[in-house]
Amino acid sequence: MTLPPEPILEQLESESVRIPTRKPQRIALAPPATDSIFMIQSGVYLLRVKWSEDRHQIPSLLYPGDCLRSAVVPPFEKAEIAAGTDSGEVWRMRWPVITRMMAADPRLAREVTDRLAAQSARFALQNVIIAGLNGDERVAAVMLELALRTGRQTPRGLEFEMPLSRTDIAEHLALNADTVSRILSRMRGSGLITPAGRNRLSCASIEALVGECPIAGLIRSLHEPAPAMPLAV
Amino acid sequence: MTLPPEPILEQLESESVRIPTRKPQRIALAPPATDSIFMIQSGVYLLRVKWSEDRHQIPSLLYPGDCLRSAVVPPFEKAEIAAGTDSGEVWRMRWPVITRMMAADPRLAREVTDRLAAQSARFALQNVIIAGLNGDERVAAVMLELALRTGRQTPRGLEFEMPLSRTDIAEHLALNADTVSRILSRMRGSGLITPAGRNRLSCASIEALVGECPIAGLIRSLHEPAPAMPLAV
DNA sequence: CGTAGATTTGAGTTCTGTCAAATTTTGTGG
DNA sequence: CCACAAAATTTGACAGAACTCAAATCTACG
Repeated sequence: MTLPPEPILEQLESESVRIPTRKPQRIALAPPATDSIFMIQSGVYLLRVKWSEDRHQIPSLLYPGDCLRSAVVPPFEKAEIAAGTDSGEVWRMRWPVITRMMAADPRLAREVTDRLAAQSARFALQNVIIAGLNGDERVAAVMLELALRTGRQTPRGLEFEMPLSRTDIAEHLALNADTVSRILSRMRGSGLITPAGRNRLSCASIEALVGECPIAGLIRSLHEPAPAMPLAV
Repeated sequence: MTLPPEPILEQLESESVRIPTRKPQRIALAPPATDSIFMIQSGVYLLRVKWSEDRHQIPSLLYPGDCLRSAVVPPFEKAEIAAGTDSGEVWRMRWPVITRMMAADPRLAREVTDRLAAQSARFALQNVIIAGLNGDERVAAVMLELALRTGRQTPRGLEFEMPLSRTDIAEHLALNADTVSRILSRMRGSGLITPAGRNRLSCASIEALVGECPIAGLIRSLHEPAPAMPLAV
C-alpha cells in the first residue's frame, strides 16, 4: 500500500490542507470538531491517544498512503498524530467533502474506502499482537513492521527506521519503557539487531525478524509492499 | 446504534442472504473468498479469529446494527462470527454489490460507512481495554458493554446477557480462563454482580459497573443507546 | 442418573512492572 | 568544536499480577 494513483491524488489534493511536519510536531485529531480524514503523504507518524491523566497509548503507526478518519478514533481525552520522522507531510480533508467526491467518483470512493478498511484491519492486528504475544515477540513485531515499511538492503544488512522512543514503543505494545529497554538490550546482545545511526536499526534480514514473531505472516500481509502491480485499472 | 431506518433496511435486505442462527452456530468469514459485509439483525455475536494451532481471540462482540466487512479482518488462519445468544439473525451481502448501491444512494452510503467506522472505533477501544487495564477492570469493561447493550431494569437490579463462556471472556480480554473465573468469583463475592439465570447476570446499576472501569466513559460513548433521536434526516 | 464438558480453586512459577540509581545521548550556548 | 544541563536509556533489586497445572466441583443433557 503506497500513495493512490496520480489522478486520484490530484483530486484529493484539491480539497486538502497540506501539513508539512518536523520531528516532535503533533497534529490534533479532534479540535476542529469536524469529521476529518487524514492521509499520510510521507514520513512515519504515530497515532497517539490519551485516556487519563497519565495514560497514553499508540494504537497504530501511520505510513504514506494510510488514511485515518477522525471518527474511527473513539472520543479520547486527546488524540493526535505525532511526527515520527524528521520530516513528513500529512493532508487533512473534511470528511463531508470527501464523501461528496466519493459519490461522484467510484474510483476515488474505492481508494478511500479500502484504505480506511486497511486501517481497521491494522487495529485488529494490533489487538492480536498485544493480546497474544509476549514482550519479546511484540517488540519483534514492531520491528518487522518498520523493516517491511521502511527497510532498505545495505552492505551491512537490512536497515530500517526506528522513529519510536523507548516510551513510544512501550505505549504501542502495552509494555513498560524499562521492559522494552531490557528486551532491546537482549536483542542487541544476541546480534538480532544492531544500531545503525540516529533513529535507525539494522538486522541481518527480514527472515531474522520473522523467526522471532509468531504472527509474522499476518504482519507481512498487512505491511509488505505489494508485488509491483498497478492498483485498480 | 441500532438497525438502520426501514427504507435502507429494505434495500439491503434485497441483496442479503439472511442467516438465522442458534447458539453454538458459527458463520465463516472468509470461505466464499469474496469480500462480504455482514450486518447483525438480532442477537449477540462473537467475532472469533484463530491465528495458530491453539490460539484464538475474540476481537469484538457484535450487536444488532453492527456491520463487519470481511476485508477489515486480517487474513487469519480462520475467522468466524459465532452466535452468542440462543437465537439471532445475520445478513450477509456481497461487498461489490453494496458498493454499487452506495454509489447510487448517498443515504445508504452514509449508513454503511458510518457503521464500518464504528466497528473500527470498537477495535481501537478494545486495544485500550487490553493494553491499559488490569484484569478486574477489563472484566468490568465487558460487563459494562453488555449491560449497556442488552441490559434491562428489573425489580432485582439491572439484568443483562452474558453470552460468553469463561473461555470466551478470556479470549476477548487477553486473560486466561482460570483468571477470569477468579475475578468473577471475587465480583460475585463483593456483591457487584449476581447470577440471574441461564447466561444472564444482574448488577445493582450501570453506575456500579462504571465505578469499576476507568474508561467507562469511552465505553458508554460507543455502546450506550443514543438518546432517542432519528438518525440522518 | 451418569458422563462429558465447564467452572472453580489452590499452589507454585514466571513475566512484567515499579522504583531508583547509574550512564548515555541530545540539544544548546559559548 | 567543547562544555553542560536536561532528557532518555539502561540496569539491578524487588514486588505483583497473571499464568500454568492439577484436582475438585458443578452443570447440562442424553
